[in-house]
Amino acid sequence: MREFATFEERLSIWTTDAMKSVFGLEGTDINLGVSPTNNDKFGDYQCNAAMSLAKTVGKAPRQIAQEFADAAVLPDFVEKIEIAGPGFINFFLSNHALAAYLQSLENDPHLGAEQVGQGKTVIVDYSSPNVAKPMHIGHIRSTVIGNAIDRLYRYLGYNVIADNHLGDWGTQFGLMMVGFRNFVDEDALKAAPVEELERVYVASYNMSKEDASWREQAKAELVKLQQGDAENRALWEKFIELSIEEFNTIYNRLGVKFDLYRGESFYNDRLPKMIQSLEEKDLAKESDGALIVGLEEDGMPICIVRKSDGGYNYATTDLATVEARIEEFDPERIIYVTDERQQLHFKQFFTISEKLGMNANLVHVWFGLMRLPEATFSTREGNVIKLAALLDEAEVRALEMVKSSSPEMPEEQQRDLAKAIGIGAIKYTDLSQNPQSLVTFTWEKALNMQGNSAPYLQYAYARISSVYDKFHATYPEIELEKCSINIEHEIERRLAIKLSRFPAAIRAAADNYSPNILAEYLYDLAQIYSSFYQNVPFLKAEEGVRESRIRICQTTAAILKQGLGLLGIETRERI
RNA sequence: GCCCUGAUAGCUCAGCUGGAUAGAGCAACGCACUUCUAAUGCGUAGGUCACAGGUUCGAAUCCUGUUCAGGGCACCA
Repeated sequence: MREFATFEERLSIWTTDAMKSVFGLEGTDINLGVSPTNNDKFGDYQCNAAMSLAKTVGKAPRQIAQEFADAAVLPDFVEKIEIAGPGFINFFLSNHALAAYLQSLENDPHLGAEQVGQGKTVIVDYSSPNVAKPMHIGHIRSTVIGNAIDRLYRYLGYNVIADNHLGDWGTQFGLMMVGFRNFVDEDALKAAPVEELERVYVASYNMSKEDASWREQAKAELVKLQQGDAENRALWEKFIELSIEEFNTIYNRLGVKFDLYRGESFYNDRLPKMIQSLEEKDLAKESDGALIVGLEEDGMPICIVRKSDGGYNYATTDLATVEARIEEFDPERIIYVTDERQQLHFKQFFTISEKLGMNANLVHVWFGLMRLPEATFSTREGNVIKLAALLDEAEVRALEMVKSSSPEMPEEQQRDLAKAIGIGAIKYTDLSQNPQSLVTFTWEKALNMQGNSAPYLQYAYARISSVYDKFHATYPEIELEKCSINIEHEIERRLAIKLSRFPAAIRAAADNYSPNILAEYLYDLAQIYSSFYQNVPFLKAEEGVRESRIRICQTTAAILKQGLGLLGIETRERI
């Protein structure tokens, strides 16, 4: 077993083996492992197998539990076991083993998280905004959730390729071309490029609704672009360049980095070949002039892969993208992070890619749409909130808070801190709820800085840093590494148990693509720590106890910092 | 019409592959700063887990039906 295996892992292996040997079980699919208890009066971990085994073994659950307890030789890290209720077997870890585990974590750069991703490549496809449209608050979920998944997988040792699959191709570019040539305001374009591009697009779109010749023109320009006309090509490249530049300022503020910016257009050359493969495998057929893939037997509606005008759809692009990614990167998994509206699309193209025999493990991580309290927001309604405006507002509010609580801090530091807090607050709001739940946007919630929020966690971290520095200033001669950790106080123990569960939280968050599991873990941890902080002395504790507690503080700080970092939230030593 | 989601405290939300008394935050009320950072802590109050059945030793969790809400379903992505 690896050096830093968690108690849950070790105990589960042990109970599984012990159950099998005591009751002579072979290949059963009943879970014989343990899970964390939800109440510490029931110990630290519980095994529920006795109830599940009643029928198989042919004995009463209590009796099974008792026989197990009598026969088993406990592992050294278990202090005692108890049988309770209908047949729960409760395990109490020894304080000594807990302390030893905490000490061992300090030597592990991954704080106990197993490097399960070694040698595996994962592509995470997220954010993916459309060119020539400003990012609004609806884009924050894909960006922030996708980025957390990206960071989590990297932490677990995966070779992660973060790919921003920009919407840089499609029929809208015909309208963009004509609109741009007729309506663009060069000054406005300099001041706010993407906003101006959007204005141009909307104006052109409106013209097209009334004017048939306008539509014809747009279509002609689109065809020219697709055929590689130099002038249109240059203009199109300009749209992309301006857009990426502006997206990057947002990504920089959010601390989001991509390895690739490959838009849909990157795969254009592969589309005819993809259609050919579909036809060769007899998957596609003509229908009303379009080429479709029938998915009736899979319980899904048909999927159009080539329009009757000869153009391709995004299903085709996505298939070609998978093919290209497999060829170039041979990924173990490709994770797509998009909103819930695309569920059917992904199911369809995942199914088709399987039928094509593409060897890829494709995962669609979807999240609930963001809406406003009064209605779903949309460009047409004119009720969009720009992402940049949200970030600005968060930093302004955070700065007010910093100025009032730390007036003596140099202004530059106040600003830096306000950024970390404001951006952290916004990210945490999104990351702390289940991605799949519907999200109603309110300023109040997005910028929440009290209670269950990023600033609460950042505050807890800063308090620890402060304590730690004071300790060193007061006792410069003491070498903490040489002092042992001893767990005595009840709340110390609660904290230690929580700290030991960090690897499980990381794994659960990554396996379920749910950063909120990690967020909740960190919040619980910070709550326990805050209670610890308020209720027991450490700098003022007697020698020995003092050093032990400072070391526990150190580990707590390391986990808070690392955990928040995995959510893309920064910490500061002073708040 | 068909398909996919969801419904948990006044409000916003957790609740992992079924486990013991369903948890937080906000709002409300009370207490604690000459003290290691009060962006905090401690406490009180707040629930028919939408509704009705079913499976199970055990259901907020799984299954079926109903109601309500959101989304999707042929040339947008």
